[in-house]
Amino acid sequence: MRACRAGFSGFPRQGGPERTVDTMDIFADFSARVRATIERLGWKAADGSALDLSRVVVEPPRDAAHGDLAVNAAMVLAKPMGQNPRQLAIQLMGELAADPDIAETEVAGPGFLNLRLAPGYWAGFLAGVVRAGDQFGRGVSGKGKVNVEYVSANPTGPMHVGHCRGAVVGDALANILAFAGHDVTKEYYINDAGAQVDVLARSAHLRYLEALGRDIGEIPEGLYPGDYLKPVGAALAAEFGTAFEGKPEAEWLATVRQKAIDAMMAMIREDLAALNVVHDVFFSEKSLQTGPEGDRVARAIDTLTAAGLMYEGRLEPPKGQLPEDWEDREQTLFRSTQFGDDVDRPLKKSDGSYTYFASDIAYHLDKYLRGFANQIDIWGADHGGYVKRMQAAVRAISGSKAALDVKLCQLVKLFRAGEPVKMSKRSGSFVTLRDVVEEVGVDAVRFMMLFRKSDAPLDFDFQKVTEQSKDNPVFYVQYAHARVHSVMKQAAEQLPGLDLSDAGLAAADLTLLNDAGELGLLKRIAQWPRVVEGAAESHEPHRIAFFLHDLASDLHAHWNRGKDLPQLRFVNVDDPLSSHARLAMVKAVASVLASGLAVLGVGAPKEMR
RNA sequence: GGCCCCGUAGCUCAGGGGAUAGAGCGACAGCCUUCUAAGCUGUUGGUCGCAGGUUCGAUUCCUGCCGGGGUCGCCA
Repeated sequence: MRACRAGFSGFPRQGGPERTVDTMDIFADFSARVRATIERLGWKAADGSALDLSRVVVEPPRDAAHGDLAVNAAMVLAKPMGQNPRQLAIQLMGELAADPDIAETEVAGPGFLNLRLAPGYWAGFLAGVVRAGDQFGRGVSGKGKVNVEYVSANPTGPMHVGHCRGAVVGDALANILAFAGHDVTKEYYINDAGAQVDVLARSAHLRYLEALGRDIGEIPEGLYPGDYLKPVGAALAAEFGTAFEGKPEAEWLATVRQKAIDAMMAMIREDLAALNVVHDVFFSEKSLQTGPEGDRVARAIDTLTAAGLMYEGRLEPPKGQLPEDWEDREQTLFRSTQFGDDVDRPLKKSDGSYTYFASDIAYHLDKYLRGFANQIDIWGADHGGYVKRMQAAVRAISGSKAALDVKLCQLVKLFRAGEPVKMSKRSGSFVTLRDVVEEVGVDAVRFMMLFRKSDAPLDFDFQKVTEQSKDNPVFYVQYAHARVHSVMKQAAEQLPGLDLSDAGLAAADLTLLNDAGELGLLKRIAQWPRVVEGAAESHEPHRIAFFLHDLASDLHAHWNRGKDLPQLRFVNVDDPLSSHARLAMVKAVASVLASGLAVLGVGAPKEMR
């Protein structure tokens, strides 16, 4: 928390002094006031020791009838203080009632202290939001480095829809963390070292022969059949002529493999760009062994050995179906059970090469050495069994100084007008990421992928997400943003005398906002900073999407109240002062919608077409 | 069998130690001389899978069970 927060005494009142842009989190503001009040009251535990205030929270009450803020302090502290919660609440209420920003206080239920804020406070808050613009809700910077690794699809073909969710979730989460004040690096781990890229190379070599005019017949089982390798074959033929024809694999594999990987990564980057996903770092798995720094996998294993975490031993055969080629042998094992894994893990295959896990340990060690004690990986749910060992590894290689959080993304099921879309990998008729983006647009794809908890399965209906109706949350939220711009345009025409600049709006008499719908909108807006912080801390980007939907809903609802009650309309020629205040309010709504959508990587259109 | 995720309204899903558990869809009843009806309002609808435990308070946390999905050395 910044030092200047000390002495913070609320938002500027109308005509009051300018205040530096803070997080403008009213809940944090009053939380600080409550804590200060508790200290002033000299509350102590029953045994005279200091109280633990960590569970004291100020939050929006579930029911608007309970006011603007709910304080649980009396209930949480009653036991350690050995006092009656309602009496404590009354004592606290007496102190807080003197705060000019608090209009009403009430003790309710088992010991809640409910607060209603003064109109002047809300007015100052809204003025601050309008002035802050897209900075409102942004967390205080300096929260430290965090690395988000996502997508990391194998460079063996174009991205398909299965990769889509992880890509969007990772990208949005990284944006949220950055907005919340972290120093974020977006990273992609290129799996360019295993057997699969050799298969890719052989597949490309076949296409190379095809480009030379040879009859290659059917693509054999086990190779990649997709047409996307034809241009790679043609490029190889153009560059190398017949040099690789009829030669043993050893003479061409490495070259063809690198060319093919480069081509695949170029394609994947284009796919990602179409999804509005841009990584800061593309990290090559292969470079861990062949890079200028030597064999970093070996060094990672050395690190574990030095920590006494490697030993020679035997593993129990896996339960369930025994692999056919299971051999019981003594091998070098990583003591991952010491960090919560289920069994110890081998880092070398029987042929002496490293396991995928070994490389991954080296990679995560590399991230740690680059200063990332805070690491997040986004994986498909089918990799769930890998989580514990990777977390164990991160703790092991960092001496428990680094932590890894893994977000698992469940499957996306595709539908078209309610009918499942069938996909067959065998026939190559899988739906690519590019197909989806081109059909429904990047905004719809991204928003829908985020409009669900990532660990819950997601149904994605091509038809529904392009529908222009309230059933389509993408449209619904974007429309709310566009609606505000339409209102502002109307206002400029009908009330040309009003200053609609941010400064002008912030200077309006905002205490005129006193309708329940208007106050409801202000309260919703006020939650934006804590929603951002919550989404960032819990690593749950869907919270942003749901919040935006709620905010849009509030706006649409209030807009419609103007039908029955024309005096509530935003633009009211007979009442320019109220109009001015309301325009400030809708401008703040639009501003929050715009920054929320920006964080999700979704466009905020000024008009719907 | 071990581990992980999920189980909340008829359906799709939010919420997550606190007050009377929410939204959308569906169904039913309304609202367009209007700042965009591309929308809104109201009604209907729940034993928060089951059973214990922790707590002043559990739908939320813990344990067990039931049901659904995923996964289980040398694929990545």
